[in-house]
Amino acid sequence: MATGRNHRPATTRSRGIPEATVARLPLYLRALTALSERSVPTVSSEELASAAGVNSAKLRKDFSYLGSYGTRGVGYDVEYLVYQISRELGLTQDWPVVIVGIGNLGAALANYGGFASRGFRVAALIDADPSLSGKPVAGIGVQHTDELEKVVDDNGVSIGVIATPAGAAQQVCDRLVAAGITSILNFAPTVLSVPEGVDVRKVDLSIELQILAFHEQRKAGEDVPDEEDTAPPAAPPAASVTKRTDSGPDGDLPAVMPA
Amino acid sequence: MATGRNHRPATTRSRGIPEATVARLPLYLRALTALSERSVPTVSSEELASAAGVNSAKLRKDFSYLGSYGTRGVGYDVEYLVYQISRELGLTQDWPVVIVGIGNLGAALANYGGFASRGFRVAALIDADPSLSGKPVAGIGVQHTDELEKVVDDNGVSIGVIATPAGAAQQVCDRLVAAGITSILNFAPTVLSVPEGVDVRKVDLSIELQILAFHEQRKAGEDVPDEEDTAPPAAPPAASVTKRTDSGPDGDLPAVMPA
DNA sequence: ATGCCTTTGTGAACGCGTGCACAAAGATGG
DNA sequence: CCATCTTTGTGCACGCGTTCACAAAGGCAT
Ligand SMILES: NC(=O)c1ccc[n+]([C@@H]2O[C@H](COP(=O)([O-])OP(=O)(O)OC[C@H]3O[C@@H](n4cnc5c(N)ncnc54)[C@H](O)[C@@H]3O)[C@@H](O)[C@H]2O)c1
Ligand SMILES: NC(=O)c1ccc[n+]([C@@H]2O[C@H](COP(=O)([O-])OP(=O)(O)OC[C@H]3O[C@@H](n4cnc5c(N)ncnc54)[C@H](O)[C@@H]3O)[C@@H](O)[C@H]2O)c1
Repeated sequence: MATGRNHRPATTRSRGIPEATVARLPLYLRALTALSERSVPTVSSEELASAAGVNSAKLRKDFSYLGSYGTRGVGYDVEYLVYQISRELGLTQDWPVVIVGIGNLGAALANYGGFASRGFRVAALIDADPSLSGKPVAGIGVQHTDELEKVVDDNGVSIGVIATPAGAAQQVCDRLVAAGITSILNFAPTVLSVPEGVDVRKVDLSIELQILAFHEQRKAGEDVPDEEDTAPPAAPPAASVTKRTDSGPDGDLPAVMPA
Repeated sequence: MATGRNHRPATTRSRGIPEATVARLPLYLRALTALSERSVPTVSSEELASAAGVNSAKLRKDFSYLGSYGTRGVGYDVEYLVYQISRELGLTQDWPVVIVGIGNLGAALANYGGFASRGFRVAALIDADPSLSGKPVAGIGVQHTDELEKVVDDNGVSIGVIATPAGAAQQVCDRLVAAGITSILNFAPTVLSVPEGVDVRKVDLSIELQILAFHEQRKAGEDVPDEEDTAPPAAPPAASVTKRTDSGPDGDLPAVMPA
């Protein structure tokens, strides 16, 4: 996470923008960009918050960490705010990105135009499959894994995207880090271990679906009497690992706490 | 919610699993599944936490919301815990899912095998492009948007995935909701508005990259004593709306031009 | 200028999530 | 059966993030 660099027990406010705020800045930026394209000169916190899907008080507090860029009684200057947020996010420069693992997902990412328009440039596509080498994907030739270090070094890449199978992710990660990458976006369903100083963010679609399923189940079971303790499959602690062979025809149990 | 005293409420407890905990359950489940495949009978909170990439105290507290499924001095029974978490997440049943927008990303999702193995089944692929209709993607024929309502109804689908361009997302969302969908996973970079009772989770790759860029910039600027204010572009409040005249064919525009 | 009206910026209260630290529970060995 | 050792389950304190509510700031009309 954040590199705890505050040796000042007192106030941690200097450049300390809360992580939660940082995560919302891209949201505001997107909404502001849309307004900018419609040549809207100013917006109130209320309007912008609505467009970004957040609470206006939260938005104002978020902006307060960046400085006082608004005008009371009027709102915020769209263009100016777009610049300030872009600068804060480091988007006034282009970030070369390397994508490793050009399969279904990697190819989709390579073809995605939303990156370039937001300050990211696909510097190279890397894959271990020799039959892919040289093949153009999204107008860029796929390069073999052997080239990884060279590509990172030549282009000064600091952000890497991993879209390989889970089994290869850690290995790829290690090579990326060794090559000088300090930020990784991981799509493989694995926990990556990296040295301090390297940021990792993960995107796991299965997890998202599972979270949705949890709430979905809860909605469905809302009217079900939640007092029963339907016989679970195998017994709990006793070391007699009676593995569940099946949970019977009806796998519908109203999860409830044991008495 | 009814977050009563956590003493002995016997009534308001099973429903009160913290959202943060729910988000980690899939992580534990993944790690446990791997252990299960290696026929490991039990794990300690320390081992499992390490495998899941979290703190052991956090893991224990998370599990405590589900009940007391561990054995002191020993650890947790892997098989049993897999079942308990699966049940809690609602994965003891299969969830049919419909994917709308079979472009680069949608096709990649359709081809992804990680869904089926986690309790999700792609019930249908929907796209507005007539030329795609009938075309098989991942072994499933793409169906036209007209079929959406029928597909959702026939298969009892309650989870929908949106992978259309941003401009069509809200419209698609509305149709999904009208058709009976109550959980949506949105990949389009837009804020969706839905009626109460419908859950929306979003995955925005650009936002992830932007967050990485923020930290990356901070790392790079760590040694730069310079404070800030590197000659901003336009002046602040005064509405000197220097509208962008350029901006190529593509919609989105990158950062604002500095001085 | 002056007063009114709108909207920002933020102090303060609150709630959630995290991590520590330890007593209790249970296994294990003698 | 008792002692010891391991590991869980959780009370507690702390810090972050969210939200409320309002004084202050600034535009604008008169
Ligand atoms: N496809 C999806 O929609 C989707 C969804 C969620 C998660 N994921 C995850 O994303 C990852 C990629 O998924 P996919 O569907 O694109 O898989 P894929 O099999 O289509 O592609 C994987 C690619 O990685 C390459 N590769 C394998 N080992 C490599 C290595 N050591 N170095 C470089 N390249 C290597 C392979 O040659 C292949 O081209 C997987 O971990 C998957 O679990 C994918
Ligand atoms: N490709 C990526 O890696 C990537 C990454 C991040 C975000 N996204 C987002 O995901 C979405 C899809 O991206 P993509 O690259 O697959 O785009 P794409 O253009 O390749 O595919 C979009 C598909 O949606 C279909 N479509 C359009 N309007 C529709 C409607 N009203 N109903 C049903 N289908 C409709 C189109 O026919 C097309 O097949 C976009 O919003 C994009 O911003 C994509």
